[in-house]
Parts: sequence; C-alpha cells; structure tokens
Amino acid sequence: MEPQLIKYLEEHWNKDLASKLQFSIVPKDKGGDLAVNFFALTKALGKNPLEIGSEVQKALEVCPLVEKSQMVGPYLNLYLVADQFFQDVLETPIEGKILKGKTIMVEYSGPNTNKPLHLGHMRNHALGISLCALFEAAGAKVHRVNILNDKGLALAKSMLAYDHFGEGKTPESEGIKPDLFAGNWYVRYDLESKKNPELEKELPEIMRKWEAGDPYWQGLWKKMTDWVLAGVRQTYQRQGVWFDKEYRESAHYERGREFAYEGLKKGVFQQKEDGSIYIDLKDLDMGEKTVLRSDGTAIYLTQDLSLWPIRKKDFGHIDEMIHVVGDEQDYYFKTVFESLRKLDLAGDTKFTFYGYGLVNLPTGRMKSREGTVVDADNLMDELAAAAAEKLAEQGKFNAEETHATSEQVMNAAWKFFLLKTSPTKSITFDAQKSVDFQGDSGPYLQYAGVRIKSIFEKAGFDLKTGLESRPVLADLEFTEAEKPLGVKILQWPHVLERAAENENPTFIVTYLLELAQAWSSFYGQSSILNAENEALKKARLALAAKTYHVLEKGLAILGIEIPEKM
RNA sequence: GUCUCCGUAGUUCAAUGGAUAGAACGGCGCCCUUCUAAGGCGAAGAUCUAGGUUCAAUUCCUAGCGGGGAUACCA
Repeated sequence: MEPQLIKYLEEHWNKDLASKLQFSIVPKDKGGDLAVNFFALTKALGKNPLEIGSEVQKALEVCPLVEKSQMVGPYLNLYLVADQFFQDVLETPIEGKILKGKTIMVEYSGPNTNKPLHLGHMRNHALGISLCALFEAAGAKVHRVNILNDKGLALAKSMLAYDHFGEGKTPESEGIKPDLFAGNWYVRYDLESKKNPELEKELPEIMRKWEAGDPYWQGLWKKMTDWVLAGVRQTYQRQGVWFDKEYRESAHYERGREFAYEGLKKGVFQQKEDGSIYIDLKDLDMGEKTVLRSDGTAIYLTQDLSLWPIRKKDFGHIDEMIHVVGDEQDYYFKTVFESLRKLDLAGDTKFTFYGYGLVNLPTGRMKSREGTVVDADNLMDELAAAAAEKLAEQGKFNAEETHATSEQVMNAAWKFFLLKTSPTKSITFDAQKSVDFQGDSGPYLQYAGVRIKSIFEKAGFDLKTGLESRPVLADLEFTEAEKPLGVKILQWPHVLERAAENENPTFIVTYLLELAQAWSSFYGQSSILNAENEALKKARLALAAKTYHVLEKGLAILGIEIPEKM
C-alpha cells in the first residue's frame, strides 16, 4: 500500500520528497489504518510537521486509496479504502527478497564428541535453525555447516576410562542411547581420577599414541566418537537440525600444522626461540596468538584457520560467514577473523561472530563438574511428556497421534522459549515454566494455527487449495472487524526484512505473538462460518487463510510445525 | 586494570531516535447449550543513577552503580 501512496503523492504533492515520507503503525485506538509522519522532512521544507501534514492531507483528499485522513498530533492517520486495503492484505508476500543474490554460510552446533548435547546446545540450535530459515525466507542461499570437535583431551579421558573399566560393554549391551553411554565414561574418568590421581599421567601417552596413529587407540577413538555421533544425530533429527556438510576436526587438524609453517614462510607468522609459532595482533590490541605449540602440535585456532580455505573450496564464494557460538568466545573469534585477514584469506567475505548469552538455570550457571548440566534429551522427554498429558485430556487422539503431536509441541516449547529473548542476553531456563503452555509460548502459536485449520476442515476445503484458488475480491465484503488483523498481516514483509537485516529471529517471535493475538481476538469476536452473509464469510475465510500462511511461514522460520490437531 | 554483553511492571521478556513504553505469568473482575477455553474481554502495575546531544532518548554519547563473560602454547 505504501508504494502506491508514495506514487500518488509524487504526482500530486511533491515529486522529490514523497518517497521520504515515513509510514508507521497506528497505535491501538488512535483511529486510522496507517500513519504518516513528517519528521524527516522538517529540515528540507523548513516547516513543522503540522504544516507539512496538512499539505499532504490536502493532496490526499481525492486520492482513490484513502477514504479520509486525520491529523493526530504530528501524525497524519489514514483511513484506507477497504477494497484497496484488503486487496493489499490478501496479496501480502510471504517470502522476502532483501537478501536475494546473497550466499551465507552458517556454522552452528559444534558438538564435542565426548558427551551428549545439553541445554546450551539447544539455544545454539534454536538460533542456527531459525537464522538459516530466516535468511532463506529473505531470499538468500544458505549453506549449513557443522564442526565436530572430535579430538582432544576430553576424549582421551573417556577413552582411558573405557579402556580401564569398559569390560567391552556397548550401548547395545547396556540398552542406552550411545552418546549417553559414551558420555558416562567421561564422567567415570572424573570419578576414578579423584580416587587415583595417577590416572592423569596416562593421558599424554594416549594423546601421543592416538596422534601417531596407534591402531588400538585409533580404533577405540573411532568406536567412541561413532557412539556419540550416532546419538547426537538422533537428537539432531528430533530437533530438526541438519547440515549441508559436517567437518571433523580430526580430518583436517593435520593440515593446520602445514598451514602454520606456510604462514611462517610467508612472513605472516613469527617464531619464538622455543619453536612455537604465533601471529602478532598487537597492532589490533589483541596481543600475540599462538598457532603452533612449541612441541609442534596444532591448537584449535590453527584448525579454524585451515578450515576456511577448505570450506571455500567446497562451496565457492560466500558473502557472509556466520559462526553461531556462545558469547564467551567473542575474543577468540575476533582473533580468528583478524588472522584470516592478515593471511589474506578473508577476501570479501564478511565474518560474523554470532554470540549468544549463556543459558542459566534458576539455581545458577550450569556446571558440568557439579553435574548441573541439563541434558537435551531428558529435557525434551520432559516437555514431550507434559504435552502428551495435556493432549490426553482432550481425549481425541490415539497413541500414535499423541506421540507425533507431543513431539511437535515439545519442539515448539523450547524453541520459542529460547528465541523469545534477544540473542545477546543470557537466559534463565526455568523448566517448570517451559512446560507451562499458558500465554506467550510456542504451543500458543501452534494452537492459533490449529484453530484456523479446524475452521477450514469444517468448511469442507483445505487451506492449500484455498490459497491456490485465489478469492476474487469482488465476491468479498470486508468490515471494520477485519481491519486490525489485516493491519497486522500488512506488517509481515517489514518484519521479515528487519529480522533478516538484523539477523535476529526474536523479531519474528514478537510479531507472531501479535499476529496470533490479533487472530485470536478476531476469532473470539467474529464468527467466520456463521458470518452474516456469504460475501462476509468468504472474506473472512480469505483473511483466515492469509493469517494461516503468514503464521505457518513465521513458525517455519523458528523451526516450529503446526500440528493437525491439538 | 582493560575489553565486552546486560540493567524496563512483583516475575520473565518486547520496543528500527518518534504518538499514551508493548506482551505474558502472578493477583483482581468477567466470557464455554455459538467455528477447539492450550482461548477471549476488562481494570491495576515499569524505563538503575547523574549529566549531555536532539524539536523528540528505553534507544545515541560521557561518567557512575549493579550483574554476566573474556583477557592461555583451553575451546
């Protein structure tokens, strides 16, 4: 609607300045459907908002789009001609194009292969899933990548414990999820090393043998990482996490060493007397960062640096590389990015550290040592059980439906909870509250969608075909009752654009809540199937279908599905 | 010390420099012989402090106060 208004005003008011007008939402109960403000033009015209407003108001007097207009304070509130308004509503695009032509790589999850996923990963996943879907909805090409941290001291500890006490047990023989099984040996190491501090001394030897390719330790390593990965992948699938490509640290860390020597030869890295190699970032106030230890082994930074060229080779040009990681790694990633720049590897790629705040518990910070880490699978089970209980009360589901739906509701619950707060803020995850589906919640949004679906089922045709056979506006008759919901729908493209530009799914969450509220309020006040006349009924069905499609898209961006029933 | 993120109703969160700061939970009052009450309607309730920039500041700047986090040959 704005483009048509601007076009009209360019012709009938001011050719150069009309496009600078700012449109905004009319606050509740202010009257009007769309507001125009003139703050940006006060200097250019040397007039105050009221003067400009009345000029514009005059120009719009005979505009076919505007029923009437009214100055309220510095704003000109427009009452739009219903036909035009609702045509715009029904034609609101679901997809955006602001990122069209852009290629974005998103790295997320980054599990350690020594234990199961926990609550912290869930925030990472909620953000990773939604960022990727958001960019795609805004027109970008997205590559989802993962880095599996499958080597290191932690894994050596697990191997040691299994080697000493494993007795050949397997996840199958014990009947537990393989990542949990493997993770238990990591816990076991902690326990045993407290009893017997001597154990710790065996670790360097294990690491050395593993790196040297010793068949026994390589075999055990493969067995244990495979267990963890098998379990982690089960969890990924349950959560809707997937990747175009997974990179294993173990597969390319060797390359890091060559990489360090190459850099030294080129003169971008320096060497110390003890043989260690470092990159000088003092000019950027970041000190010196070691890239190769004095004993010649690579560190994680080196692995990260050497991974980038591999990724570029795999995927070609990338406009933006986003790392979704906890914000405590801020400094670390700054050094990675600066190093890539110094190495002249960054090209024109924009590197983004997407840091998110910690997920705390009401009792404080999660600490693996204190056993306060919330396991992802357990949490999801808990949520799914709560959902299943609620569904059972409805009494219209068989066991299979209950399971499928409770999984959908479970995913909606935690994803919503972890996305409704801005990424930069830390979250206190209250398990009790997340199980409570009252009010602002993922299930609330699903419920709104389910109620729309239900209406269409009752009306005897499904939503998809309802969309394809686009309603003819002439057959429809809208009233003021539909306006607030229409206004909300019109905002969608702007919200999508802003969320994509700011790389912030929280904007989508907030919007969907408002949309669902507008829908529920409309639903509560106006009957659709029993509307006063056929034209109004058709109009309301068309509006309901539109609402559904925006809601469905928005929820899909958050990684949330709308169940058939609930 | 330095860097960084954060500070909004009793609580958990929103708010692209613009209208009366939006929700939800909790507490209060309503609404199920009418499309699913996991819902709707109504009333109460908030910007850490002090300066500054601006016609306009929750938002930007400076200084405090309070809380996370980072400052490794860990990741």
